[in-house]
Amino acid sequence: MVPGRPLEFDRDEALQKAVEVFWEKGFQATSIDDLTARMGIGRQSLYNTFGDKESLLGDAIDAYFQAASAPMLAILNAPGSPAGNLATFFRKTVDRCSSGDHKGCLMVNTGVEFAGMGADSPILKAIRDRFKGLERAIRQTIKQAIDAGELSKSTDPLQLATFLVGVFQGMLLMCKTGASRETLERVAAGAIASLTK
Amino acid sequence: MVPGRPLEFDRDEALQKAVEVFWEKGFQATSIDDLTARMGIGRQSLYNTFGDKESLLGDAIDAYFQAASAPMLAILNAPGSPAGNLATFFRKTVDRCSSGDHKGCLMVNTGVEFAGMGADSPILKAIRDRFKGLERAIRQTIKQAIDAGELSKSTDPLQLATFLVGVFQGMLLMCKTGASRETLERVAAGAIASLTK
DNA sequence: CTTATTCTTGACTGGTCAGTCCAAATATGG
DNA sequence: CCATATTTGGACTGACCAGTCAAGAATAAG
Repeated sequence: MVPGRPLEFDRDEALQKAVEVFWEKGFQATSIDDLTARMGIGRQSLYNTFGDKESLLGDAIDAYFQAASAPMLAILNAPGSPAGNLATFFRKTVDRCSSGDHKGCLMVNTGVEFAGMGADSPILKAIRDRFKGLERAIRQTIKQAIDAGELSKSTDPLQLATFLVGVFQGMLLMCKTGASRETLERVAAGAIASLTK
Repeated sequence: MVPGRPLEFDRDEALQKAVEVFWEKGFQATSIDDLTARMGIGRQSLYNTFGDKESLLGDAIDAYFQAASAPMLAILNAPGSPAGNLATFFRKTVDRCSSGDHKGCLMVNTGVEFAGMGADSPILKAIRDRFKGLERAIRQTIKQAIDAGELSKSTDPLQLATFLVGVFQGMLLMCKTGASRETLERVAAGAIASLTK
């Protein structure tokens, strides 16, 4: 083992706190002091362990995505009715948006913030790639639904998948800006209705 | 007439420039110097005429909304097929998002930015009210479509209107984060498809 | 115990930013 | 031409902020 003083904090725990702060306040509005306060570590420890602010955001998005996407992908790939799984996906989204404090989605929030900055940052690219991945997963589930006879054979999987991702992102946006559960339920109902033909 | 030195610039022209800057860069990322540079006025003139930065943003959102909403509402209220008008609304949204530089929607962008700040700011409330107004207009058009026999009598106008506003906001968000025209067309196609039953 | 390595603490730096102050400039009305 | 009212330009202020530095503390290996 390499000598040297050991870290006095748990890296993953601290990162989780960083996720919360960025998620609530956004990247620009979050200061290093905000972060160190909530993470319970010193300034230099932050820079040693996570690099600069943007690099920490990258790690935070990684951690956020892993935690947030796993259960959603599990829903899509659950046994049983693929179309039913898609409906469950949207009902679960309503639940996630309603419970809690209207933080929306870290990736959506960050995407808006970084889209303004001229160059296409790695952060923005990572966010886009991840929503592309979600689109792929949804498209796969749609194909299964077609094969199972739950959706018309004339359904265009790519078109429908892109549409559903659009509705999904719309819901996350409305959550962030303060939509009520009833509002989100109505949006989800529209998405689910598009799965019944 | 009240004496005193007259303004050396056109208030509305300057405000229009401010709209552009806020729209591209977001509120926090825009400095007063960014604004004065693009507006072509001095610092003190800005504070005299528009108040502080947040007050200027309020005026900018007013101007943006008036300019952006008028043609969209005109589409909804056009003579002819109400359902066709709703479809045109979404096709027009694709056009607006594709042409141009992926600035998204000033109100969506600002909404995300301000949602993070603890207190419900007047800015956020104004944005929500305006999307509520759009929802009302869409609901009205849906009712006309039902009366005209273009939509099933069992259609729930409020549910469908809220859903369509959700898709609309989703499109504006995706525009900001760099979606291609093809992507937006697929999302719009899904919205339009929900109008044919 | 000594040395090498890493972490922690707190002070510091250079820069940026929103908003203010004030003196000079430009208009109107009498 | 004078008094009044408003705008303009530029300097200024106080605060904040991201990132760095250096000195000391904690650990493991030899």
